Amino acid sequence: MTDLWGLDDAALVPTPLGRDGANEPGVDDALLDGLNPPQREAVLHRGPALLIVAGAGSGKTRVLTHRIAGLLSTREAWPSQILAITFTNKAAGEMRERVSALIGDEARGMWISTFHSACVRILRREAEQFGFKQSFTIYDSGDTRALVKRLIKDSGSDTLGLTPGGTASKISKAKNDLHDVDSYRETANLSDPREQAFVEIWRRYDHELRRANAFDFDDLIGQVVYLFRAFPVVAALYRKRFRHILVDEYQDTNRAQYALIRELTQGVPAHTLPDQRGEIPGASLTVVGDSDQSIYAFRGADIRNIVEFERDFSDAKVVLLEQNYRSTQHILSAANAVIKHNFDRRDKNLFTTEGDGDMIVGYTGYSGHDEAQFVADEIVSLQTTGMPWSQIAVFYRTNAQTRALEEILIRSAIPYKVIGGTKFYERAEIKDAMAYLVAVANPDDAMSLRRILNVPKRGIGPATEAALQSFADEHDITLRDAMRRVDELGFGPKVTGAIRTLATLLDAHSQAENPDPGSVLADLMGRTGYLDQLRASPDAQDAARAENVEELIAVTREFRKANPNGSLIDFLTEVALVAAADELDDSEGQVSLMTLHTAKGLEFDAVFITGVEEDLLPHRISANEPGGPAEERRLFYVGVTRARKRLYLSLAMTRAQFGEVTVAMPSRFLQEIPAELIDWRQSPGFVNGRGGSQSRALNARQGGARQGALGTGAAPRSMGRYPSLPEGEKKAFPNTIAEVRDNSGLELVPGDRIRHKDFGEGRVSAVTGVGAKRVAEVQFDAVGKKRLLIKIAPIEKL
DNA sequence: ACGTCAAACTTTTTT
DNA sequence: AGTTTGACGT
Repeated sequence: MTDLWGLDDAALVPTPLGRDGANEPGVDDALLDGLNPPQREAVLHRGPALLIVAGAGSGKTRVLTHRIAGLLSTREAWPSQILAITFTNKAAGEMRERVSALIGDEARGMWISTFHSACVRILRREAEQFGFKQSFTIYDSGDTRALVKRLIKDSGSDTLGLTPGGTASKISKAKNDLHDVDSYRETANLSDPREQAFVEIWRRYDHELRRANAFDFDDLIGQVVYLFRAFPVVAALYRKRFRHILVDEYQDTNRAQYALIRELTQGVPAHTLPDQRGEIPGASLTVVGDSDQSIYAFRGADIRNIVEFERDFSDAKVVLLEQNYRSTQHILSAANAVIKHNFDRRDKNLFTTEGDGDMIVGYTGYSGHDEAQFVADEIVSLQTTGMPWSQIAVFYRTNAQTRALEEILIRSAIPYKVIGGTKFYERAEIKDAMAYLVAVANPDDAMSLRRILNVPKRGIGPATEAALQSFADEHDITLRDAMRRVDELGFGPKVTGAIRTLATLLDAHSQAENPDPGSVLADLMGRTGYLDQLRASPDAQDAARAENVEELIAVTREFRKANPNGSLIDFLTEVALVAAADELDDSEGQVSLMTLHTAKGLEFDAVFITGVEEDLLPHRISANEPGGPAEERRLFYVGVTRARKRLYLSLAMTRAQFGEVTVAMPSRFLQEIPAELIDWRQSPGFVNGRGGSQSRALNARQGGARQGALGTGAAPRSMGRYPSLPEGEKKAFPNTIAEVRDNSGLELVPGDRIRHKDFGEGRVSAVTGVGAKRVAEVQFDAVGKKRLLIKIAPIEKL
């Protein structure tokens, strides 16, 4: 097995070329500059299949871009013959840029995209081949859930205990395993009434999707595989075209994606070619991955895809990249130590030549808020030493953990952005507006139509909606057609008029020739009175909703600016396929907050992993899933290896969940890290002991500058409760501060004494910023220095 | 048809 | 704790 590591000299000799028989591709030396031996080998190898086992931070993106650049610069491949699959759209954009930077404009014409984007592209081209229209739209998980929910209710299956979420994810799982209803049915236990109901729901779900001219996420992959298998001529088209296929994050591919790769890399037999001659060999496949970073088993990722690569693809070459160029040795040692506890893996040791670096910092808070305060204090002190906000990230296992973090970050005047999570596009008003756009772009989609039928209020209630739907079903027409024929339904004049007005408005936009999405949306939101209604509402939240809709209009305008010919369909597709990590904008000076899953593939100078507790990381639910705990460990490993220079691990003794406070234990992963690597600012040790040591731990508090014993009476008080923000403030758009507690009139100058609700008394040492963003730096008597956003801080001048 | 109030559920991770 | 669903009254 040692030869697989590619570290001995023999491995440096390039393998003979499969393509034109030359011994070594004439890759320019400049493209190999600064690459270590295995990296070079990964760039230079030519053959049918190459697996690059790339440990975290080992420069795999560099290898991939240089490999592509090499293929292009030697004219071994035209740009159009290259298909590179990345995990996010952002990664795709970066890869394209880096290839361009290496070899210039030639990079245009390559397909570099995510699995889903590539499949949409293929499906749009070929939709008419198998009964879809080119204008199909994409159902996101929320849409899927809503549809499934309706089907369950209509069929009365809810009495059998079928839940929308469970059923939707079961369908998704089956589709990721490349099943369709019929193939699933054959393996299902149909004597179980629940299973029978499930199959029936699934069948109707697929039927509804097709009627709506829509695909769900999983269909995007699965239907392309189906398309290739059912139409060999179509498959031949793409097999001929893509000669070099490169797949990043291969350890997270699922069965459907694997099947897609297999389909694309097959050779083309002569008889399917136009002239019936000249068989075409299969494309060359390069995959990059690290089984230690496989964290998506829950959505069907199959680690066997990478483990058994050599068996699957004959003549496969394996190159191992082990040298890490990202993190300090202390961080790598911690990562190595933790991942070693997973058995059943090929042993691997990340190393660096860059030195030990700083110690890992540990902290145990009393509550989630206390932990968040530690994070905020450390972020401020990092920033004070010159680290930009954008180089700092806070990770967590569950999205629910953002709440406490956000509250404290806002108060500490730290600019931040939550990546992913409760997304902009999941807000009700945004979904409404998007439903209008879908209704215009894809008139067949009944679901978006149903959503907007009575939004804003038009007097069209459930009864009217049901009547429309049954009319549509009776005449075998779409819901939209039924609306056009509203006169035949015998509604009252008011309702009839409302429906006709809406149908006419939508039709006018549907028929326009490649309209500007921004103008369409602005017109719809204006003409329907949607915006006016929100603006006229006395509810302060509605004003914020109106602003969100205006924000969406701005987004559509931006889209048209970036894609001058971008259609409405293009816009909807782009929105449907954005990944959380695509929201990252490194030019902005903001701290990034995200889940550990979203963090995959990213890196930051300083990383905080929060909530390192049993039942949270590893998550409780994973304990009973096969391979669950091991996957949680990989997740932690992914988090640790994102850090370049500084790593912080924090936890809380108690955590609020479901409105109840639960006691938390330190995560097993903490014990797996050698103790000498962690500098505990406040150790979790006392959690086991209980009692006496607790006050010792309390006294050890106070972030960076340890100030020895505090008044034992004062300290516990200050850490316990953080009052929740006033109503309205929590609902505010992230990073905007609502007007509830308004201190903006409060004049502070250095030297003033103030009292803070939680921190006690202190003296203002500096005031910076203007207007709503004025920040006071305060030296508190008991808890040290803090930065406070004056406008909302619970403070008073003394 | 629509608004108000109590009850129930939620939180594992995502393209 | 916060959001969504159901029942009920107008």
